[in-house]
Parts: sequence; structure tokens; C-alpha cells
Amino acid sequence: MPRRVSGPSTRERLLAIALEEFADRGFAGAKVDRIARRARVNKAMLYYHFRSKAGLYLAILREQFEALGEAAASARMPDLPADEQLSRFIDAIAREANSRPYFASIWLREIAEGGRHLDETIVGALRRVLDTLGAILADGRTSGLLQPAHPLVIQINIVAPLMFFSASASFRERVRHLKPAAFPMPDADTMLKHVKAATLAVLTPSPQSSPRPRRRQS
Amino acid sequence: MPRRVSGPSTRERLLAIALEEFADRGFAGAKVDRIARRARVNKAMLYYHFRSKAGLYLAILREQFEALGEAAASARMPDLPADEQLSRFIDAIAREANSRPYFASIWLREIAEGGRHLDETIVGALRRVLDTLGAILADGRTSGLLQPAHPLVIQINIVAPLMFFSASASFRERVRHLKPAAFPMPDADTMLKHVKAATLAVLTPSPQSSPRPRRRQS
DNA sequence: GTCTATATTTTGATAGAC
DNA sequence: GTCTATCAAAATATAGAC
Repeated sequence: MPRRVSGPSTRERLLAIALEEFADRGFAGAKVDRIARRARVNKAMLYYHFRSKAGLYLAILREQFEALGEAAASARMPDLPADEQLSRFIDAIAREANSRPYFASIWLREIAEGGRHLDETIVGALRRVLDTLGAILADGRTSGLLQPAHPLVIQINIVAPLMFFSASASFRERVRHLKPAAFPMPDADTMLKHVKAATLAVLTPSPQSSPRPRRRQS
Repeated sequence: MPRRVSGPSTRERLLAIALEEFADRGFAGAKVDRIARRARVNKAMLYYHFRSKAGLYLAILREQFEALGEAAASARMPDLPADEQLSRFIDAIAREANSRPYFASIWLREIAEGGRHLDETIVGALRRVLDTLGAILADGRTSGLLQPAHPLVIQINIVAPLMFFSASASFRERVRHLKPAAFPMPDADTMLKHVKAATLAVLTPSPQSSPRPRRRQS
């Protein structure tokens, strides 16, 4: 990887623009010519660096999902109370969705595609997310802070709203101009707070339950 | 619309197959030739009935989202307690996702596409869903059964997990064979129950709050 | 309503010079 | 690493006979 003084390398420019294109148009909808043109890179260079359109897409998927796995794993701190770890976990997912504006669309598209482009590396990253959450929930169960629950169900209840919200930003904007709603549009932070509140609300044992651990109320 | 004794018309066969193709591959990924071949219909007939690939897709989108709007609206019954209406609303969305296996993918894809293919008819159907939920939440606020909340936030918290779960069925199946998880995969009903529980849990006033309406606990 | 044949464009990919 | 030129396949769409 030659480091230049002259800004992002062609490889990096390709990755950046391709991310946008794949997110906005999907794998089939994105066009190699367009990516190369927008990145101001000769099309042949795309094939030189990534061998094929699929290779380019895979490079992007790997980068995105590995970052996700990493972020999720960093939420786990066995010494913290489980509910706090859970809150960190949700923050981490939300941070990915908000700081990487194209990530949510990519994820939604891959779900719809049945994960056709996700190789073992990426499945591993996703598994890492799920395992992290599983460990946090196990902590909560042990300490009595959280009720037992199915990790995948909880994960979907966290991930789906955050991704859906993030990916639908442009659509909401369009509709806001076309057919304004009766109420103002919520922002990302409102959404995040609600996901947290909902997740903790179901997982927190009801006050009259057995060990009655003291919970602060938000 | 000529009614035959000989089974589904070519138009209906095209719609059915195209729904699958668009859901599995997206608008750009679906191919007109393939749709025609799979539907055992001459390709020219596709253009005869729908004028273009986009026309065919739009017909499908309209049908799917109008059914959704209808289903959602039927959940509203002003005489029922708001929490019960809310439960019916969630059931209605889940029923659409489960009885129309391709609907969830279509929805996720359109979100990712920024709603590029959604015309005013469809935006209207989506608005109908949101308005229905808004009315139910307003009921709940009036009666004190539900805490005030942003309709769009609640809707996303209901819709996104259900669609995500439904659309990811094939992916989960693939992963189950490839890298089995430590726990069994949840089914659609488990997911639905959790979405309901989470939604009601956040929206139900905490016991020590002002009007203290009696809530049954599940 | 249905089919054959075909026009036209787009698209992913590469050869080969520099 | 970079660029020009170009290929071969695929894909949307239509003309026109029946």
C-alpha cells in the first residue's frame, strides 16, 4: 500500500465511491462505469485492484461488517452491570449506523438478498455481534439484572429499528416535502433513546419478581 | 379482466413470479427474460400487460402496500382500549409479513433505495399506516393507558424488527447449516410476541405514575 | 391476446501499449 | 500503476404476423 502525500489513493477513492453506489443502488443496480467515472479513476484500474465488480463489493462488505463486529465486541465489559453493557452495545450499533451513513442500506439490502454476497468472514463478524450480545444477556441472567431472552430476538429488536431509521432518512426527507406529516420528524437520538428504553423495559424484571434488584428509572 | 376456467391468467402469473424475482433480486437484479420464462409467458406479453419493467414493478408495489395500509387500518377500533388496538395493529403488520413472504424484502429494498419507486399512491398507503398508529396512540394518551410517544418512532420499532426477521429467514437458514449457533433459532411467533411486549412495555406508564391505570402483566 | 425475430443499448471485462 | 480501445454477452424493448 503506497502512502502518498497526494490525498486518497485511487484504491481508496474507488472504495469510497463504490460504497455510496452499492448502498444507493444495490449490487446489480450499481454500474462499474459509473463508479469509475465518479471516482475519477480509469475503469481498468478498478479491475486491476479488485479483479471484478463482485470483488469490489466484497471488499466493501468485509470492511463494513468487520467494523461492526469490532464495535459491538468493544461494548462487552464483564465487570460492568449487564444493563450498562447492554446500553453500550446499543450505543455501539447506533454509532455505526450514524457515523457510516451507507452502512444501514447495505445491511438491509444484504438481508433482502438472503445474504447471497456474505462470505464466511462476514458471517463470522455477524456471529461476533450476536455472541457479544449473548454474553451480555448471560451476565444479566446470572446477576438477575435482566430477564432471560433469546439473543437473536433481542438483536433484531435493536438492529432493525436503528438500520431502518438510518436507511430511511432520504425517504423521510422526500416525504416531508411531498406530504408533510402532522408532527415533526424524530431525529437519530430520539430513535436511539427509544430503542434503549424499549429493550431495557422488556428485559428488566417486573418489580414484584423474585430477587427485586433495584433499577433506576430513566 | 377476462375470467378463465383455466387457472390463473397470464397477467396473474406474471405478477406472482415477478413478485418473487423483485423481492429476491431487487428491481435492477430482476430480469425481464427470467420473469417471463419462469411465468411461462411470452416476454412480449409482459410488455403488453405492463408496458415496461418499471410498470410491472409498480403494479406489484401498489398491490403490496395497499394491502398493508388496509390491514393496518382495520386494527383501529376506537371503542377498544388503546393497548388492545395497539396489539391488533402489531398483529396486522406481522400477519402481512408472514402471509406474504416476499413483502418484507420488498419493503427493505425500497427503504434502501430511498423510496425511488414509490409513487404518491404508495406513499399514501404508508401514510395511512402511520396515521392509524397515530390515532391509536392518541387514544392511549387520552385514556391514560399509553404514554405519549412519537408515532413514527413506535412504527419503526414495530415494523423494522418484523420485516427484518421475515426477510432474513433464508439467511438464517443458510447460516444454521454453515455455522450453527449455540441456541435454537426463534420462530415468527416468538418474534411477534417480543415486539408486542417491548412496545407495550415502553408505552405503559410505570406503576408509580399519576393516574395508575391497572395493567395486566403478560 | 399471443408469438417470432430483431433492434438498440448497456454492461462487465480485457488486451496491450506506456 | 495507468490509459485507450474494444469485445462479447446480456438486457430492455418493439415491430409485425397471426
